[in-house]
Formats: sequence, C-alpha cells, structure tokens
Amino acid sequence: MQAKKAAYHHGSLKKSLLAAGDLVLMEKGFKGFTFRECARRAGVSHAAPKHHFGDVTGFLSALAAIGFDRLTEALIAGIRKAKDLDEEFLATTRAYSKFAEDYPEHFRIMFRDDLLATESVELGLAARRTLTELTNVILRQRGEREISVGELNDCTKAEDVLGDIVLGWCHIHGFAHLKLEHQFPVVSKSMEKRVIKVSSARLAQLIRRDAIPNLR
Amino acid sequence: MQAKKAAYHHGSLKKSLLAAGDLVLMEKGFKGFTFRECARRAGVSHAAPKHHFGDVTGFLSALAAIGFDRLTEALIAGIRKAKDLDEEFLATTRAYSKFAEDYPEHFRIMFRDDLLATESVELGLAARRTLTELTNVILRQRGEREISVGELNDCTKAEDVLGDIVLGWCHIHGFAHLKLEHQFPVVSKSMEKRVIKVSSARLAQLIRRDAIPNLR
DNA sequence: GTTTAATCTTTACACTGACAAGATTATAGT
DNA sequence: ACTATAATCTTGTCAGTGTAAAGATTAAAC
Repeated sequence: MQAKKAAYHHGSLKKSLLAAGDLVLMEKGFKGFTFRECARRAGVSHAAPKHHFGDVTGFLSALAAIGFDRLTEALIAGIRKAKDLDEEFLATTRAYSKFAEDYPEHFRIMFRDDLLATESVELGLAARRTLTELTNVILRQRGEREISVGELNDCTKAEDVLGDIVLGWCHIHGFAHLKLEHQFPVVSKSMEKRVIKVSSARLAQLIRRDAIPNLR
Repeated sequence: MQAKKAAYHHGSLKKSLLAAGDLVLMEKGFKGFTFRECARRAGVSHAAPKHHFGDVTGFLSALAAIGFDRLTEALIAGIRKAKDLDEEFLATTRAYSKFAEDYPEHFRIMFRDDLLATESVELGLAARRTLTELTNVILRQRGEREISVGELNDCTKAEDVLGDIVLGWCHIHGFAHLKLEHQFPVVSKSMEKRVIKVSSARLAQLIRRDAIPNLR
C-alpha cells in the first residue's frame, strides 16, 4: 500500500498546484483557468490554494515566473545551436517566437501587468533572467562585454547601446506577439520564413553596425 | 417631458451598450469588465446584450474594432504632424505607443486572438485599416507606392519590402506592448525618450536604406 | 388589421473568487 | 514528553458572473 493516504496535510501542495495550474493553462487556456479547477486537479478543497498564493493574481504570477524560466531556457538552447552571430540573432527570434507558440497562454499572462503581482520577487527575477539573456544577444552582436542579471538595472550603458537593446528586443517580442495573435495577413509558411529571415538579418546587420557609417 | 420614458424597446441599445462597454473598459479595466455591468450602465436587463452581441466574445470584438479605429486615427494624426520622413517614423512609434497608454485595456483585448470572434468582419476590417496605415509608413520610408486597404491581402510586394514592413511593425508594436506592460527596466523619462529616439531613427535609416550598401 | 419577427425581461442554473470559521497536524518551546 | 502555537487544509457561505429558456412587449411586414 504505497498509495498516498488522503492526508489532511498534502505535503507539497504548492508544487502540486503549480503543476496543475500549468496543465490547466495549457489544456483549457486562460478562459478555462480557474482557482477551483486547479484545486480539483491537485485533489484538494477549493479554498486550499489561498494559503499558498493569496489570490489568483499571486497564483498567476508564480505561473508566469515558470513561463519566464522556460523562455530563458529556450533562448539559451536556441543560442547554443547557432553557429555564428548571424545565426544567433535569427535563432533568438525563432526561439522566442516558438516559445510563444508552444506556450501561448503562458506568454499571454507573462506580459499582463494588470493580472500579475508586480511585487513578486521570484517573478521579477525570472523576468530579469530572460531580459539578461536577450540583452547579451545584442551585446554579443555588438562585440561588447556581456552582463549578468545583477547588472541589468544599472544601465551604465551608453545610449546607443541601450537603443540597440531596445531595438532588438522590441523586434523579437513584437514579432512573437503579433504572430501569436494572428495579426499578420495570411501568407504561405515558406514566404513567412523567408520574410522573417530577411527582416531579422537586416536588423542584425544594423545592430552589428556592419554597414552603418553615418549614424549621427 | 422630454425625458425618455422607460420604453420596452430601447431604440439604440447596441450603440448604448458599446458606449457603456467602452467606459467600463476604461474605468474598471478588463478585470471589472462584465456583461452585466455594461447592461446596468445602459439601463437594461442583464440578458439584453445577448441579442446584439451573442456572447462576450462578440461584444469584445466590437469594442476591439473601436480600438483599432481609434488607433488608426491616432496614427494618421501623428503622421500628419511629422514634417519629414525622419520624423514620421518616430511619430508613428510614439502615436502607437501613446494609444497603448491612453487605452491600455483596449490595446490588450485588441491583440487577444483567443478572446475575440476572429470571424467578425468589422473587426477584421478595422484591423486591416490600421495595418494599412502602418504599411504605408514603411512604404513611404522606402519611397514606394502606397497601398489601399483592399490591396493588403494581395502581398504582391517583394520579399525585402515585406521584410521591412514586418521589421517596422514588429518594432513599433513590440515597443508599445513592452512599455505598456512595464517590461523595461525602470529608467528616467528623459533617458527613455532618447533611447527610443535613437532606436527608432536607426531603424528608419535601415528601412530607408540610407546606409546599407551590402544587403545580400 | 393581422401575423410575424425583433427586442427586451424574467427566471433559473451551474460556476466563480473571496471570506470566515472550524478541523487537523506539524512545529517549537519548555 | 508534553503542551502551546502556528501552519495547513476543509467546510460552508456569499455576492456576483455568463448563458440559456421562456415569456412580455413592440416594431415591421404583409
């Protein structure tokens, strides 16, 4: 009889709830995502989650943090596969966008300031880890020194460096978001691939300053 | 006695409901936005909206269409104020971003494929009007012929043109979205303004091909 | 002038998040 | 070892939600 007895104290409820929430988010989406449904899947009463996450905002924040962790991993994996700087930028864009496709509901809540507990330190840290990875992609393109998570908030970089970071990130994020929400006019798959390749390559050129002599 | 009697038939309920929904969205946000609350504001029973919008998805779609219309107007107004091509691209970015700030809740639902009725023709048209405006910004930057709303789906443009359109739109949208959801590390207002100016100007340079001789 | 269709209300139901109060068990202090 | 305390989970309750069905009222069509 190794089956768990229905103990009054679950033992690792927080973890179980997160796993349940993760599943619900993927299976039923944001619309079907409810506090009670997650509690049911974890096999506890509907009020149990409150003790661990407070309200639904806190719960979503924890799940969003998981999303950022996964995104960070996906970025690192994508970057690792790239052979040179040229490939790396495109690989980053693709990894970011693929994450949005693989985890659309996570992606949606990750970038919803109004639904999250912005004071959550674990969420903040997870988001900063992702941003650090992206920042370093740009810095490598420019041949500059990479930064660690701790240095992110310092912002001691020059304006044009920050400009490039914003430029690169906006492009990567904007593409992923618009694609996820089906905002692009419908074109063929191959066409789409070529187009994103072109736009990504050109942007990388710009960031690497391969061919921009007269930047004022 | 010109006060409207409580007529059984409202007369222009659809319009009233849209106005109410518009207000609720701005005042209470997405979280406080409910079918019933909008019905209350319009002074009708809670089931009245169903006849005009079906379910909440249809209602949100109509409001999203209003959002796109406003965005289109904001873009046109911003473009009109710009004196040259250099200013125009930055002005477009700013107008787009300002719209997201002014109507954050509209912006959020506008880009939520899962919450909207994608088959809504009025929503599709409104979105295409916005996209046409953005596309023409890029085409002007490149000195190419502008297009009308009807030509959007044709996609007879060359790959590099499409690449530039994607490039520009992703940047503009990504910036607005990330800024709205407070994803950028906190920096000073003036710093932020300079950074976006730099990044925007450089991107415009790229799109105008001012300084990209070796584009393969 | 009658029939028909559209519009709006009433009623009902299953579901939700939050709260409060109670049950159970782990933990800490002595 | 024993008790007090805190943490964890349950039960019950409440107002509020979206959707559906059936009825009331009025506009429109014929």
